Amino acid sequence: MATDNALTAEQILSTAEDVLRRFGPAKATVVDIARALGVSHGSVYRHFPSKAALREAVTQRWLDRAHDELAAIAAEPGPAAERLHRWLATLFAAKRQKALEDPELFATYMVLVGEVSGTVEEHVETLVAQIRQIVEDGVRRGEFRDAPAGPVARSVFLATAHFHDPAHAAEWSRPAAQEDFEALWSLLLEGLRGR
Amino acid sequence: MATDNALTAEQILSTAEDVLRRFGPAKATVVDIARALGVSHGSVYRHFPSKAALREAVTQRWLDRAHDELAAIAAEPGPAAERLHRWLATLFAAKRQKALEDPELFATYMVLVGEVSGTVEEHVETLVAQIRQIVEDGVRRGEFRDAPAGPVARSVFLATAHFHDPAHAAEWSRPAAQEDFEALWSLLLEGLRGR
DNA sequence: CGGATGACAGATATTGAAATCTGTCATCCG
DNA sequence: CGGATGACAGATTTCAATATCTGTCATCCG
Repeated sequence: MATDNALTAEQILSTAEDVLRRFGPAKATVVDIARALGVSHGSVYRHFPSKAALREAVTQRWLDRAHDELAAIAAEPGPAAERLHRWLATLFAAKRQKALEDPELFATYMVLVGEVSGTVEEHVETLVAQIRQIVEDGVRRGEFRDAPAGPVARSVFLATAHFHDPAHAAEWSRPAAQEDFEALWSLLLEGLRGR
Repeated sequence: MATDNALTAEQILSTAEDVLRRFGPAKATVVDIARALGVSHGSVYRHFPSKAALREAVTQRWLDRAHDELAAIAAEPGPAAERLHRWLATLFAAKRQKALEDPELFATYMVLVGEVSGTVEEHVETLVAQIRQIVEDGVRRGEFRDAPAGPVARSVFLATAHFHDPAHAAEWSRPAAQEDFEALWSLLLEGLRGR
């Protein structure tokens, strides 16, 4: 059937990711992506209304993939303190690994992320909701003091920005980064527990 | 006496600041600064070994000026919790005001600050030392639990990066920024007090 | 003699013409 | 008929020639 060779949005996204990885955000063109797919660039525009929309979709996909491991941790049973610590450490480790193992690709995504503030805000909300879930578990279990979980979750996210916001990526390779993270975690944990 | 018209480093710095404000970091040249001073650009090089050094000195001066109000708060007597809150709020307010009232000048300083990581690190150390001073007072007064003041101070600084690091300046104009700050402060205060 | 000058070489930035890219659409193909 | 194509116009980027800037230094001036 003809649909065997049908061009799908998914194929385009996957190839776009390859091309971005290879050429970088400044050089990757729609024509490059179409060439890599063996189609004309007009066909790409059948699936995405603009280059910007395509780049946004690539970013979305990337963020989605990066965050599903975290959702699993948030949904686990068990002590909230340990879970929140692991959740934050996993987030930090994932970001740091991406930033250090392939700095060019990471820079590519930093550029893309800078272009789509709306998409990023959604993802921040998703992440904060996961923290909130763990915090609420903690309160229910009596591990944490009873405080409004929404603002507390947001505060935890903001307080740890140094360890997950790409703007601070340059600091992640410092040897003391892990120590700094643990010290901050101790302070936050005390704050969550309260008196 | 001849020294009435003597060209001083201070005059150059002050004029350099004007020229940077007027032309922006990309366009301000040494020749522009010399012209504004009414001297040849060679004379500027008698006081600063390079354009980079001159820009660094301007940045240093700017950071110094921005931070002396904070040193006063750190040195005050009185309750540590209130003092630390005021110190952080003052830092946030000063940054936010600069960012909002004159975005171009702020962008200029963001560029300069990005050029001189060493200078910035020194200033971060100065600021952390001020936090540490307040934290130590708090422990001495029995307001805060007894924890290593160095790491705690650094944690407080990192945790509040969202409200003082220029990388987050775009978020400072959000109406919820003040709320976010107070929520984070509550969490940190609980963490400092401990059980 | 201490300090300012401006000509100069090499590095960096600007500019505008040419090349390429984005996004559209009339046309074609299975 | 649904989907792919590639020619096209206007926007954007590249590139090389040109202009400007940085940093040095022999010279000058009070």
